[in-house]
Amino acid sequence: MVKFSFFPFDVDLDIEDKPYVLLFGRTREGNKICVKHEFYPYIWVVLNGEEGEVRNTLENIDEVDINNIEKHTKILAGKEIDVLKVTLQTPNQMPTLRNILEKKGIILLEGDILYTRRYLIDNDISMFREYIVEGEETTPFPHCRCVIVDSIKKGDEIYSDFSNILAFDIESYPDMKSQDTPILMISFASENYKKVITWRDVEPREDYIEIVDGELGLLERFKEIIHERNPDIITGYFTDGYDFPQLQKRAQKYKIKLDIGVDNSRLSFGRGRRDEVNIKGTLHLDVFNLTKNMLRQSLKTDSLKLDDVAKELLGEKKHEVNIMELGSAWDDRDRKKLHKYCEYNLQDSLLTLNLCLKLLPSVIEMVDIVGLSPFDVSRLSLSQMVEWFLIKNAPKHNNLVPNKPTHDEVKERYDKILAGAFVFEPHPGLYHHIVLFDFKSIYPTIIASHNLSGASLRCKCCRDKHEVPLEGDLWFCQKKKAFLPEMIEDLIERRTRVKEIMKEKKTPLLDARQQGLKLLANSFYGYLAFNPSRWYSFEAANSTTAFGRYYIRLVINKMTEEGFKVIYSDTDSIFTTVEDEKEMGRVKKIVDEINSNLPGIMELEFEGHYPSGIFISTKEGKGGAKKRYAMIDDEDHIVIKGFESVRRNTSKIAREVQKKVISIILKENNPDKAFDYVKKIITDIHKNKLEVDDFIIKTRITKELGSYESIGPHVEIARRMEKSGIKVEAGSLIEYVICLGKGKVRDRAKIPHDADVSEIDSEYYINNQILPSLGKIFEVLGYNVDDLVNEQKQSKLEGFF
DNA sequence: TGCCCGCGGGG
DNA sequence: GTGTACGCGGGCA
Repeated sequence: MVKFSFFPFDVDLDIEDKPYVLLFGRTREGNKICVKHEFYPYIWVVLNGEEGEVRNTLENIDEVDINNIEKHTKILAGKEIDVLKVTLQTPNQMPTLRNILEKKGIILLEGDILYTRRYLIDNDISMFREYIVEGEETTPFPHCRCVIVDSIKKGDEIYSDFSNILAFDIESYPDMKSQDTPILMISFASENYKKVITWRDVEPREDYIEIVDGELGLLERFKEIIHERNPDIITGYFTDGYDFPQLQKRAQKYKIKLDIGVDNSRLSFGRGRRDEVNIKGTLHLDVFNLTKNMLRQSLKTDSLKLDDVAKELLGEKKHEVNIMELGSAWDDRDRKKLHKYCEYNLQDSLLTLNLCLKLLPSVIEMVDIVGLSPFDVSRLSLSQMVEWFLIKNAPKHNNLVPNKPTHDEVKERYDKILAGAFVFEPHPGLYHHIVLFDFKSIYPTIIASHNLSGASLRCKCCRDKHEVPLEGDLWFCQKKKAFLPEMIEDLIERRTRVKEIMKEKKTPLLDARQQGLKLLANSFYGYLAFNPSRWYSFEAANSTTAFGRYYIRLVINKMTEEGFKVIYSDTDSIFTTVEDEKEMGRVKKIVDEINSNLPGIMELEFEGHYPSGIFISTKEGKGGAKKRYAMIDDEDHIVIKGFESVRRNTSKIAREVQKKVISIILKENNPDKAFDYVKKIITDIHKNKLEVDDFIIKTRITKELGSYESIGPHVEIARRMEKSGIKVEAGSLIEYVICLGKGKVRDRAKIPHDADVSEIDSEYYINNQILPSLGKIFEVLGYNVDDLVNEQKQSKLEGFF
């Protein structure tokens, strides 16, 4: 018998004579360990008819080994029901059991909750917390000990030694035409460790640089380093989608295995379209996922490129090198240039490591709140986090988890149109001295205080108590809190308690906790209205926005009464202008007054002051208006929201013009100049003053050329390339320009190399690439967009004469 | 109009 | 491994 304390960071399963859940973690002494815990999966069977009959049916199923059948009374959708808990001998018989029972028309519940997730919830295991284990040592894995659990108890500590995190980043031979080019270098960064391995000589050859023998040597050394360091956490940026898949491809080429699991198992890739890479016994966190899922709405930047995210969160940048030129430096064996790329490569790992360290407290807290492994939590969307938070808490409230809606049910839900938030936009335009307020957590507080949920809808006890500011026969129970609103209330209360503690002592972990609690609470409305939700309720979601519109109107009216000009308002935010900065004090006072009159925990928060900003009309779309504005803050940063994010399949010229226009308007405060700039660009385009390069559009081929049902310009070009003997694989990035001529866009697409500037279809680029993002901006500023177009006709003539 | 398809993040 | 992304916009059919 051994006794020790450890911090689990990942979970897996292993079916031997018995089914085991594996908890991978680090002991207090600093060794990696695998803790094996026996666990049996189960499912709930709804008792519609005679109990004995159902038991009889179950007992006569030969295909699976049922361990136990137990009767329970539970709550589903606010009502008590009788169910049988059916426990199986092994998780891999579950699909069989489900199939058999579904065919017999028996209703099952919680049959799709994964085995390891079920274990974590039922045993109340929070990864990254301390557990004290007593058990028996058993056959170890090649790279860590194994202990079979006798007893497991929660300790007081939290995982806090971050020296075992290893970040890495690869650089491949850059080539647009192929996704399958050699990996040239790999960098690693950990506390007190940095390394770059590559297979060409560099100068100066610093200590951290190691030259290996060819790409195969690089891959072998990569594996070696992983096993040597045996990290708790491997991290990188977009490693799910790029680095690991790329490593895998290259390894296949050399017919070697990427066997970096603690049991020397290979990487496992998520099936289907979803990219996720799992390493047995090591937690793989992709910082890109973390940013996308947990941080996106709190970031100023719309772009999630490593460079942009690092700038905002760390105040650090990537090294400025042109990555496309790595290819020629490599071919030329330019040792000094290659050294620059080594430094660049290392910097990416360092940035990623620092981002990971910065975000880890949020992961640690989210894992505790939601009850899943960090691997899952980091890859889950917010609505899934809400769902798992509810699933984790359902048993504590004797609630059963509702089944996912069927495909048809989801489809039906799409037909119901939710009334959106209140949007106030009297005058789009350019404004100065903008003050922004946010209604903090307006939806969660509404859902909690008005008890909005499917289970509390139209109860028998509160008929005729119509609180909802909506037409129709709609009410929610006012006597008994339903499960979902109770959970939101719980989150809000927990956050208040954390903030109380933080007044005494502020730590990164506590701050991450209150942020996580807020994030989750704020995602409940989206969850209620999300069609595939288990706890979906059209009525509850619709009532939430109804109350929201009611409260935000209250504030707008108050501001207007006080003589301020509300220029824009959407959902939970209010933009007003002030004469000058001296008026700020008065604004804040009024906000305080509003706050003192708001019910309960509702709160209006001061978000910031912006010297100038431009607001665009948003009336087009049917599903409700969206935020579209660009503002400049006191530190001269441009904040852009809701403009089409600039994508790869936009030409360089369209990208440049949009950026430049926003900058001239906000930084130089000179719309005239911006307008003239665009006019000049349009003239230049007509006069063929630009280069073909400026017009290139890039689109990726993602499958076999023959399997396209719809032939877009990129497919057309790719087919032409094939005909002329150039092989085009899935993954190729096709470059093309749209030229003058007859027919569809695709008929007029040309390979940039074969096109002359004079052939470029100016109209296409102006109307489809440049104007869509700019037209609205100028419209709003009172410029006549037709002038841009008229000007072009003139200059076209000038071009002729 | 509906549907197919690529984008994002990486090099 | 009890499963398998997501919401949007452009262009074709």
